[in-house]
Amino acid sequence: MNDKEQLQHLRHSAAHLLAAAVMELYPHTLRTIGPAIDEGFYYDFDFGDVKISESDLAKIEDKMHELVSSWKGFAKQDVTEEEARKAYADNPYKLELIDEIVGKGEPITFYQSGDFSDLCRGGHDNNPSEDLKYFKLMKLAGAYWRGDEKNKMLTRIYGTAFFKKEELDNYLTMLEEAKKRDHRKIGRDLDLFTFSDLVGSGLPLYTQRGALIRRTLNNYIEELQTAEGYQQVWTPQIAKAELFKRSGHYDKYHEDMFHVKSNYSEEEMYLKPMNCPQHTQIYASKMHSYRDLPIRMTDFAMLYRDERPGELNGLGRTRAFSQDDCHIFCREDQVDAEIDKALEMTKKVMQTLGFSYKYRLSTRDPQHPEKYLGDKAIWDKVEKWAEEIMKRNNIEYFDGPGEAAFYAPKMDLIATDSLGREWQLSTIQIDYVQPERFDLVYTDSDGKEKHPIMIHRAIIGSPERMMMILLEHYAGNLPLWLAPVQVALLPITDKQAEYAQKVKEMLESKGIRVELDASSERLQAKIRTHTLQRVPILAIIGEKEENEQAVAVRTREGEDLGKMSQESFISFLVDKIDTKST
RNA sequence: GCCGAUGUGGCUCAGUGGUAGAGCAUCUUCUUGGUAAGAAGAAGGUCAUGGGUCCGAUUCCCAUCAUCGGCUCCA
Repeated sequence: MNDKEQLQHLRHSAAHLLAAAVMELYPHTLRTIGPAIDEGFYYDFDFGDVKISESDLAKIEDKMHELVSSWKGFAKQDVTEEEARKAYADNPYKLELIDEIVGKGEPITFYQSGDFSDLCRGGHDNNPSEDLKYFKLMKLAGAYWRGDEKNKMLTRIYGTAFFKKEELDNYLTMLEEAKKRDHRKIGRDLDLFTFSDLVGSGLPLYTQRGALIRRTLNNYIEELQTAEGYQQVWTPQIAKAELFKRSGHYDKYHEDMFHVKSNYSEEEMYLKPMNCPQHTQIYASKMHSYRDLPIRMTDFAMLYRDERPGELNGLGRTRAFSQDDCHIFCREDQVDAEIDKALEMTKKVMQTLGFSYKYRLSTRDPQHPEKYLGDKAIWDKVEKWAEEIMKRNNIEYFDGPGEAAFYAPKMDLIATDSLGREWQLSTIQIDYVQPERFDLVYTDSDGKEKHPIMIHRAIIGSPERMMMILLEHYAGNLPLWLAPVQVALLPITDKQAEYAQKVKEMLESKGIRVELDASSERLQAKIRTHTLQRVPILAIIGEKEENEQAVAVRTREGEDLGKMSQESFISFLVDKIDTKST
């Protein structure tokens, strides 16, 4: 058994302990399931009429510590279906689980430790009274029985457990660190974006600085795409329902689309939730020869999705956002080369942004074939094709059954940030469905009309969401090329005001984003202010610097880079910005 | 949408059934100081919004809006 399994067993045992404590304190509770998860464990309870609040967690935790001293191990009990049903006669949740186990023809087992026994398939720590000391109940949450929103909402208690005190402390410290890095806090502190009750939920307002970061990310992607022969297009924010009916999005998502009503016509309009259908209409606007392909369209337009209120979260999930969305219309024989190029571009961007990553091959859900449009044989072919492409490019990937889009399988890039959290960023999709539904064609060399293939491709996904991820990844310390203010000029007294102004203009003429702090604060205070504002480079200007036509350079990390002449300061900055180094 | 919590000056947070306070930020004045907070003063709030109970509500109750933690969803 490896370390990971051992930890899972410990946490699963902790879930049993939690249930035992809850049953002691609230005997009428109906207990359901309690698995180990990546970060710890949880147990779902139906507390009936009893109201539990976060303040009760301490009490439950104390009870767990009390009970565990008598837990010397877990005893497995094989029981008959009848015995199991009798034990849980008043618990419909457990009875449902028993039905399922019986249905699958698996043996029914209970595991007992101390006085507490629970229906369980096993996987426990052998000596809880010794091993299970370092746990903590984290939070209370609602969760649907069996994860289905049609079912009753249960009360879930989350906790975590480790073998060593040090590991628990490290985990809690990491959570603290993540909280400090919360992009919503950084966004406020650094004046990047805000929300207004009057504007509405999930509708971020970007300030000058936030808008600049957003634009800088887009410009970077645009630069790479232009070099690869992409053409930038622009399409309206609204379109008729017919467009989305034709694409299939209407059937699937119209409840999540904003309805727009004309005062003068009966047309049913929607704000666009994605760009693909509009791009098909640009393609369809004229005849295409096989020689014209590939046609690569890119569009940074705003998209609107009517997310359910409880799902909104800072910049992570909004109702107004954009995507670095591209659609490549090409022939079958061009798909491999186009995807190779897209993968290459993606790799470059991820390196620049400092993410490690792996890929997920997102395929159909074998249980629900009805969720997907198009010919099954084509799906089989494309899923296999996507897999071959990844293998050919030596890309590490894992399978994601059920993660495909309704019209195509996806090659999704999953990035890992500096706190070890994973984010789905890039995606590449080989789509046969949309070109057929929109009847897009080109004339091939044999004179016959054929459907092109539509490759959907995004690199950073959404610049707004990327801003969130980068802010947390770098704890607000964005690399120089992305920082909204790149250099703060700090004159020591106002005797240097004139010279500082001259330096400012010089830097600005090179396109560098500079802020001059001409306040009457002392140098220490100025350094503190701009360091907290995460300005990457601080340039101190005193009498000595002025005399030498130089600046004294210090980073926000506190590193002293010494005195630089104006010329060497500029080339130092320009070099760092051009290479996008961190 | 569902379960739970929260909403007090720009920010972080105290506090109260008898119409509110601190620190930081802001402004003014003094200070001209060499690598993470110089000093003093001033200004700033219909205590989220709308109802209700009460002689009286920021405080208690209800609704709405918004935010947070989850669940569900994610083209």
